[in-house]
Order: sequence, then C-alpha cells, then structure tokens
Amino acid sequence: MTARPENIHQARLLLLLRGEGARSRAELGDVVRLSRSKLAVELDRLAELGLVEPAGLAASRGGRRSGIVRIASGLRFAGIDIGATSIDVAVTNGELEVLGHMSAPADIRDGPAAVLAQARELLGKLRARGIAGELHGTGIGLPGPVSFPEGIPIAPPIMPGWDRYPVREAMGQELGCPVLVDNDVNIMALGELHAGLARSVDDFLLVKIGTGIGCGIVVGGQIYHGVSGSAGDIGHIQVDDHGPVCPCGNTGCLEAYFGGAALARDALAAGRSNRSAFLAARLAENGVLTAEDVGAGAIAGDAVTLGMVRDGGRRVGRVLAGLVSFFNPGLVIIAGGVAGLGHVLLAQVRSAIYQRSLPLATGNLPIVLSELEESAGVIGATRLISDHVFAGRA
Amino acid sequence: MTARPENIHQARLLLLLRGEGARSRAELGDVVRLSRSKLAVELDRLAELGLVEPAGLAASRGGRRSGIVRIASGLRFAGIDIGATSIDVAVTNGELEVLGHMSAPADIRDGPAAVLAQARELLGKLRARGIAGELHGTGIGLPGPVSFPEGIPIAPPIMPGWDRYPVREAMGQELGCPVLVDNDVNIMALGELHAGLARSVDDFLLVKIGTGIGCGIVVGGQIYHGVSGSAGDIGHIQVDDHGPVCPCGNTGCLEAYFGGAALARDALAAGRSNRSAFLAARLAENGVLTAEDVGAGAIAGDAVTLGMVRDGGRRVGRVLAGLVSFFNPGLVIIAGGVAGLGHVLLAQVRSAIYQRSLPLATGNLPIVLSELEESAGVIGATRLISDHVFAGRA
DNA sequence: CGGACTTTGTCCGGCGGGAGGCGGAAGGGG
DNA sequence: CCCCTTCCGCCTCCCGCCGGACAAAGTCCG
Repeated sequence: MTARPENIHQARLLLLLRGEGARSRAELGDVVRLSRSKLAVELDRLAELGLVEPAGLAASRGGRRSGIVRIASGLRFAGIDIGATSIDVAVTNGELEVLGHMSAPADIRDGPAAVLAQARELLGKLRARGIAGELHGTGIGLPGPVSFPEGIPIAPPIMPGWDRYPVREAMGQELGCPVLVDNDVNIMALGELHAGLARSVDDFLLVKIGTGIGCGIVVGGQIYHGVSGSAGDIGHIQVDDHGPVCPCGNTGCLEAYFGGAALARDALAAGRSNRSAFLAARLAENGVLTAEDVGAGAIAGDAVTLGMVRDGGRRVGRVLAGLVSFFNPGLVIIAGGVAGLGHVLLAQVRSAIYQRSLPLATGNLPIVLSELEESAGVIGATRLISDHVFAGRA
Repeated sequence: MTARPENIHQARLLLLLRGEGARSRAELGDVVRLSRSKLAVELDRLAELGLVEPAGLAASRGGRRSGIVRIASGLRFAGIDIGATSIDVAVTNGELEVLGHMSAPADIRDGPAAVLAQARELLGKLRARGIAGELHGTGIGLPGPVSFPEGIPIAPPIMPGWDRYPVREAMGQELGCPVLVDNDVNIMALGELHAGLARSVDDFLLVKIGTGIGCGIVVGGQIYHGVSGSAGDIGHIQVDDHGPVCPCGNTGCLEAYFGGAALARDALAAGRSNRSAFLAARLAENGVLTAEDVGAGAIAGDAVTLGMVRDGGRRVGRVLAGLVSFFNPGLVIIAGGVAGLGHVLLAQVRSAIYQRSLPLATGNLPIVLSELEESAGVIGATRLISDHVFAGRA
C-alpha cells in the first residue's frame, strides 16, 4: 500500500525532482506548464501522500523567498543485482542517491529461494544500519533472460532451478512493495542512463563482458526487451565458422572465444604449455586459472595474456561493428571487464568498430568504458522501479 | 493549408476510422471513452474541417438507426517510392486504399531536380486520371540514408548530387502539402506494418535484398531511425575476413557477396567460364548479365545459379541470425528478392537463423516473404505521412 | 395498423477544475 | 524607513465536460 502519484502532473513533478534534486516552487512553476493554483494543489496532494516535503526557503530572487520542495527524505528504493557468483544490494533515497551498498558472494545455482533470501538478508542489514525509511519499491537484476511483464526468468542457461520462478511476485509479497525484475545487463544500462555517461543519450548500447557477454539496448531512453525478453543476447553470435565449440551447441560463438570460461580454458592451455611464464607461475601457485588471471597478466604486461585480450577485443569489436551499423547508436559503453584491462580492450574494440562500420554511423559515436562499474547495476535497478512507481503504476 | 485535427480525441477518431474503415457513431462511442455529447462535438469539428463525412445509416440494432461516419472520401495521400532505377507513385484515399499506382524507369543519378520532377509528373497523371481530391500529404522513400527530422538525404552512396538536398522542403513547396521523407526500406516496413504480414506485430525486421541490402527496424510500431538516420544499414556487415573487396573499402561485406553488383559479377564469371550453360547462353544473347539473370537461372533450375542463390541466402541468414539474437524481433520479412527465387532464398535464411540463433529468440519467430512486393513502399509512404497528418502535426 | 419499447442524437443544466487577479507576506535596496 | 519586487494563498470567473432529459427514428408484437 505504498503511496503513488495520481495523475500525469504529479508524475512529472516527481520525475523532475528526482532528476534535478530539490527545487523551489517558483522554479517548478516555470518548468511545468501549470498555473500556480494547480501546481499548489498537486504539490499539496503529493505532500499528503508522503512523496514530497518542504525543505526550507530558497535564496531570494529580489523579493519574498520561495519555498523549496524535495522528494520526501524518508523515501527508499532498493536495488538488487544478482550475478552468477555474487549479490549486490543498495538502498537509495528518492533521488536515487546511494545511501548504502553491500556485496556478498553467492552462488546462483543454490536456487531462487536461497539466493533471494540472502538478498533480503543483505537488504535487511542495510536498512537496519540507520538508513531506514519506507521502502517504496525494489528493482532486481538477474543474470539471464527475463520476461519483463511477468517478472520471471525464462529458460536461463546458467540458473538451474530458476526457470519460471515467480521472482517478482515472491519478492513483492516478502518485501511488501512494488518489485520489477529485469536482465542484469539491462539494469546496468539503466544505471548508465541515470548516473553514468549516457545521461543525455536516447539510444545507446551497453556491452557487458564477464562470465557471459550481453548487451543492454536503450531505445528512446527506455530499455528495449524484444518480444520474448531476450534482446541483447549477443554472446552466441557467430564470429567464425571454424571456431571452438560452445556449450550452446554451435561453433564459433563470441562467448566461446571471450567469455569467462573460454578465457580460463585458453589461460590453462597457455599455462600448462609454458607459453606464458606469468600464467604458468599463477597456475603453479593456485592450481587453477581464471579470467581474472588473464586480466592480471595483461596488466603486468605479459605478452601472451595481452595477446589473448587483444584477440578477444578484436572479435568483440567485429561483432559490435555489425551491431553499430544495424542499430546506429549514439554511444557504446563497455562494462564489466576485469578491472584494469579495460583500456587494452577498448582500444581493440574501437579500432574494429571505426574500421568496419559505416562513417555515417561512427561519425559521432563515442565508445567508452563504464565509469560506474559495480554500482551501475544496483543504481539501474532503483531507476527501473522508481520510474515505475513515480509514473503512478502500482 | 491542409486541414488537420485539433486535439487527441480527433486524432484517435481519425486513426480508428483509417484502420477499421467506416463506423457508426454508436460503435465509435463504445470504443473511444467519450461521452455522447463530446463525441458529437468532435465529429462535427472533423466534418467542418473536411476530414470526415456522413455515409448513410447503419443497420438497426433494434431501435433508431445509427449514422455511419467515414474519413472524407475526397481525402488523398500520395506515396512516392524512389529506387535506384525506378519510381513508383501511388495515390490513396484517407483509408490508404490504393486508388492508382504508376511505375516508371528512372535513374537516381540524374539528380534530385530531374527525378523529383519526374515523380511529380507521374503524380499529376494519376491525379488527372479521375482520382482527384485534395492532397493531404505525401510520403517519399529514397534509396539511401535520410535525416528524418529534416527530410534530407545524408551522404547517400548511390545518389550523386542528392547529398543534403532539401527534398522535404522542395516537395512541400511544389505540392503544397505536408511531406515526409524516409529511407525506402523503412517505408517498406511501414507498408508491411499497415497492410502486410506485420499488422499485429510491434517489433519486427524487414530485410530488403536488391541493388543493396537494407533492413527496416520497427520498434513499438514505429520506425527506428537511429541517431543519425542510418539504422538498418546491414549491407556492409562483414561476413568473412577474406571475402571480396567491396566498393565501401572493406572486404567481405554482405553486399560484396550478394548485392546486385556482386551477383552480376559472379554471373559474368560463371557465364564466361561456361560453368553454367544457362548463364553462358544468356550472356551470348544479351551481352551482359545482371542479378535478374541469376534469378531466372535459379527458377529454370540451373545448378550453378541455384548454388549462388543458396550461398547468398546462407550468408544473409548468418548475418540475420546475429541480428535476431540481438534484436529478438517478433517477425522477419524478406522482401525485394527477384521474383520467384524467394522461396529458395527463404529456405536458406530460415535454416541459418533457426540453427544459429537462440531458441528463446526463434521459438515463435515467423520468417516470411513479403506479399506486398512493389506496393509495400508506396503504401508505407502514405502510412508515414498519414500518421503524421492524422496526429495533428503540420 | 397502432402502440409500446429500444436505440440514437441533440440540447441543456449543473458541476468541477483551472486560470488569473488581488492582496498579504517576505525580502532587497536606496 | 519606504518603496519595489517576488512569492504564495485565496477567491472568483469561466470554460469544458458529463450526464440526464427529451425528441426522433425504428422495431416488434398484438
């Protein structure tokens, strides 16, 4: 039974206050095209609903000082970003400023009941930590395809036990607030749209390279889901006819070259054969090699691992070049790379795209690394749900 | 100074009447949520503006017979589809039913002044032919990238002299009605959306294989243009590292394998070397070979040309498989193929997509041939402008 | 053939919401 | 200390919309 706006005007005012922060009533009147009387009525209603509150007086503009209005300071949104091996939870105020952020390792394969309980526990800890307030909504990101309208995972490859589990409904019941669920890459894209480099861009792509390779698509400032919620699933686009076999059954998938598992496989080969002294040493030390070791090697300047990153970046770039020609975005953001090797990767991706895509599409196309990294997901999740709640939908 | 609706209600009524045809006032009242008095006022205003007119009485539903209302029968929209080598012009009524259609050869390289004059001439002939009526708008499709908001071609590769020519403004002046200009593939997609197989699909792709290879992208029932208007330009996506050189400067582009010029090139080689008896005979007969000869050969069952079509279809399919994974459309329409070889092509494209894309994306994905063919473009052009005019924008 | 019932369309009265004027409150500047 | 500016609450006027009443047109049944 959380409060929500009753009409378009109230929704517009809330979105304005969320985006621009506290504002004087006079300024609000200038921006929205409402008469003073109407504006006063709507603000009063919002205050009654507990969604906005007065916040002192503005500096004088030469006469009587105007009253400042802001989104109620007790408003809270929660963002939950569930990855393959970890959970991130954040609590924000109504302006989506992160008040607290916790991260914990978790195994998605433990199934929805256990993982979601763990997420709720983290959320409980955060809320106990002095940042209480009424929870007005929760956004959740999951590492697999999601049917957005229903809020359930659909045939997710790496999430055994989650298929068609009613995540949205279950969490809504438990938390007693509106909940929306989306793909983790999509919520990262929303994070970039809200707080990152995409703030002024309507159409862009966010490419996440991690365990898998995925792409968030933003069209007109909104996530594009596709008809079955699997849009952006670019990990299994074919790069080469005669490439390595991928768990998906095909050959030459992008992920079979440059996903987490593929990097680990190549690293192991290079370490065992002693082609890379760095990887061999790491292997001897830990007994295993992961994508992180490749990242560390690239940073340390190891030639073989650098070559692996360059090769992968080139392949990702080739796929993206095609997608840029097709989609003609205003921005491409690369995210999720193992920290530090981003710039090596970026250079390869850039050169591939600029070389292969049409000049008209690349003419004014920034290709950048995400600056938000681990908080993009949780911020995007709160953005997702706050868009929903502030638009007046339950 | 064409009439246009004054508010949302009038716009909704017009769109309803355009889509569903004439309707009784009583039925309209049931569909739109307006009181009877308000509905009467808005319909009166539309009638005053000359946009709708009474059309007799409906059958009784047990009491007084309701009056039927339809879009004014004198309303006319024009659709102009300018291709590389031809112009198609059609005139429709307000419900976008084609009243007359003319086609003429034309060379886009003659430049905008000559080609647009030729288009106006065709339009004049059609309008003189007893299908006169006030022209309420004209939609134009051009075979190259278009800046949609400005209505001007942007760096079009095959249209010398057209770069930044103010097509929209010039034609608006000459014709004295609102004009919108878009890419020819985009207007074909609109045609399919309006009158073709995509009527109930929100998100789909239309792939046109002709002189070039392009793709119209429809998101939420609207054409997606991309930030610089070049979205859907898939002809220069790379299929193979070591492919043939393309005029664009890169190697292995899709168009370098299966565009009109590439097919002609391969046909010539096969004809000269006598690998294909069919093509050799054609070559001897005409002195040249074009993509049409390849189509004819495939229909005649010539093995070499069939192989060329199959190869090309497979390559197109491979590119589309990636785009289907990325975009997750609800429908893929293949259009513009030389008549008759469509089914050979379709089989290859289908098998490539179903094999390479994710099951979630292909699960319920029809891949079909366009049934509209040459009229898709002109119908789409009228749809484009009528959407605009009926929405109340000048 | 006529009367009762149904449906449709128009007219009109009443109501609610929004715009704008007015005046009081609050502050700046001379 | 006075006057001007700005902001905001209150009040009134006006416009637009809804819904009911009524008239017109038709069907159905006795």
